Amino acid sequence: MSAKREKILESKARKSQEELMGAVTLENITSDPRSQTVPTPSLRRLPLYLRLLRDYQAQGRTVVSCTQLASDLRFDPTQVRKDLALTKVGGRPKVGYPIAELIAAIEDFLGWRRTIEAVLVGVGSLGTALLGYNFSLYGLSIVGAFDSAPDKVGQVVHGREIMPIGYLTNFIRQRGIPMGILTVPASAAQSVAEMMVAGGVKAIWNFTSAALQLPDHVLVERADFSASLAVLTRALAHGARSLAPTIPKKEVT
Amino acid sequence: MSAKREKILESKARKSQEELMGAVTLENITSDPRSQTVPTPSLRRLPLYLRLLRDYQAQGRTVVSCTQLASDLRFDPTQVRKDLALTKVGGRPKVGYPIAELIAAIEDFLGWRRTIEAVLVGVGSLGTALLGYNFSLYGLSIVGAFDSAPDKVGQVVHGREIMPIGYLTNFIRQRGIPMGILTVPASAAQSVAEMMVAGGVKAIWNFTSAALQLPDHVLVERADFSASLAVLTRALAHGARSLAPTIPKKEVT
DNA sequence: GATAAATCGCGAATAATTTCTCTATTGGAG
DNA sequence: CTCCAATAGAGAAATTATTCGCGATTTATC
Ligand SMILES: NC(=O)c1ccc[n+]([C@@H]2O[C@H](COP(=O)([O-])OP(=O)(O)OC[C@H]3O[C@@H](n4cnc5c(N)ncnc54)[C@H](O)[C@@H]3O)[C@@H](O)[C@H]2O)c1
Ligand SMILES: NC(=O)c1ccc[n+]([C@@H]2O[C@H](COP(=O)([O-])OP(=O)(O)OC[C@H]3O[C@@H](n4cnc5c(N)ncnc54)[C@H](O)[C@@H]3O)[C@@H](O)[C@H]2O)c1
Repeated sequence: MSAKREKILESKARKSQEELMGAVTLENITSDPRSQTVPTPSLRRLPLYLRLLRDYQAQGRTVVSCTQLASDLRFDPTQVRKDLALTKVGGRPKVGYPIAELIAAIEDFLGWRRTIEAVLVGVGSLGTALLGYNFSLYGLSIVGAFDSAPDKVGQVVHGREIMPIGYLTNFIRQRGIPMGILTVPASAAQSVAEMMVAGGVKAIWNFTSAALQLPDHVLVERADFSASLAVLTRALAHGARSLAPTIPKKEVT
Repeated sequence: MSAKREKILESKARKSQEELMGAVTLENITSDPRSQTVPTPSLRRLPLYLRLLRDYQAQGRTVVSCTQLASDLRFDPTQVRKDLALTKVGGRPKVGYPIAELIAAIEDFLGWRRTIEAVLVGVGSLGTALLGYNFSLYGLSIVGAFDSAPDKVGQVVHGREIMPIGYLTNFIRQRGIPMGILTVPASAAQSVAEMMVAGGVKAIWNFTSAALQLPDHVLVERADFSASLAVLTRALAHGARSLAPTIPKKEVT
């Protein structure tokens, strides 16, 4: 049976990857006993709740039920309850959850109370947009911007002077920056990512379509436009026939 | 037992939402017999394979194995095989899959062979970046840009003249545009989305953080920065202690 | 041609996630 | 004070997604 060895081979390949995969992106980095394996889908939904909760709070409300949140997000109420349970904030029957507490708990859970510093590399269209965006509500602060184009270096974009790419690694190292944001062309992504890693970043937020090859201890998160686009286009192209008529039927609002 | 009625209530809430949820975003729109319920995670991974396949092709290769793809993406080889099976393109043992065929099949599967027209509303930082991006490889073409700011209207951005928001609904209706891209401030998102729906779009690509309330027949897909950020920040904030040292240990490359 | 190595493909097993069911609280109305 | 409706919470069940195990196929090599 030559099949025996084959299994071993593919299995080995799987094993070595295991530490980076799926929900695991989080778990293997997590040794903090508080953080039980958090379901990644739940983790990704938490910012949505947070956003809504802030709205409610701005409207002067102090409590909110799962039912309300679920209805606004078109989620299942039970799912909302499960997700919120992660924060350990308890709700009261017939009333709901205390909004202020929940906001604080979610922010804490996500690490958005304490600001994380990041550098951004590639001040093109997208990089410029991100530089202009205020991430303070998301616990993020972009403290340095880098580019390789000579005409960009020295320019001030949204209050930050663009530095030459050659300074990147040292800047990260000296300041102990934990995160790099990648908005260079895909072709430059790997080499820039390696510079970031050389400087010591622990995580990379990758807006390019490149599949980065980096050491396992670096967490790479794709901010992938194409994934969500795929869901849309697939539905439009293959399901359009059954979509509702152009003039929408009246719905409950 | 008053509980009885309660169950009925929450169940009803769930039922009415069922048609919009999770993987279902796709399925309930899909009546095409070809398209069996496609696992959403797989669907979202397909663009990644496509991207790599195009690279391989540019390098002159004609076939590629799951093992190779899996290794480049740090996925499980079996998962890659399952995902590619969606395309019905068969691979040959010991050789792999024909790259050209696979590319065509994935493009077709995603609906990226035939261009879908879209309008973009909100030509700010992000909107401008998107307008400048070439989505032709993604089967998308932004054919109109709108904004409400008087000083923006009439400007030409990336070859497109910005139109006043008042023209939006008619533009969509007259041209039969199926998709709207939302890059306005969150506070304006709901009202702009309603204009899009009034014009007859079938899908909305929502870059804002707003939770849109729209009729069920409109497919809304979030292009959510905060979700992926949540994964990163949570890991950095709560798992940093166990992350590798600043100076990365040597790894296989 | 026989043999070995790589890989596909399929069905089974496992794991993760979502949804359901039931019970217990809570606040308000009569 | 009692009843009712709304809701949280916890565990079970169902669903969905991933991973495994195995046999079959193909190519290269001896
Ligand atoms: N613009 C969008 O809307 C959009 C959408 C989806 C994905 N993306 C992705 O984001 C990335 C950036 O897109 P963009 O439209 O901003 O591109 P861009 O060309 O406008 O900007 C790229 C920037 O990176 C700089 N750069 C190039 N090589 C570099 C290097 N080696 N080191 C440092 N800087 C370097 C360039 O000088 C330029 O300023 C791309 O990978 C793109 O695929 C962009
Ligand atoms: N800039 C980013 O990097 C970034 C990142 C994540 C999310 N977003 C989201 O994308 C959206 C846009 O962000 P931005 O940074 O481009 O904002 P922006 O303020 O730069 O642009 C918003 C644009 O929308 C226009 N607008 C406002 N109200 C409008 C209306 N009713 N009708 C038509 N146009 C209207 C404004 O005139 C402006 O041009 C926001 O919801 C933001 O949360 C942006």
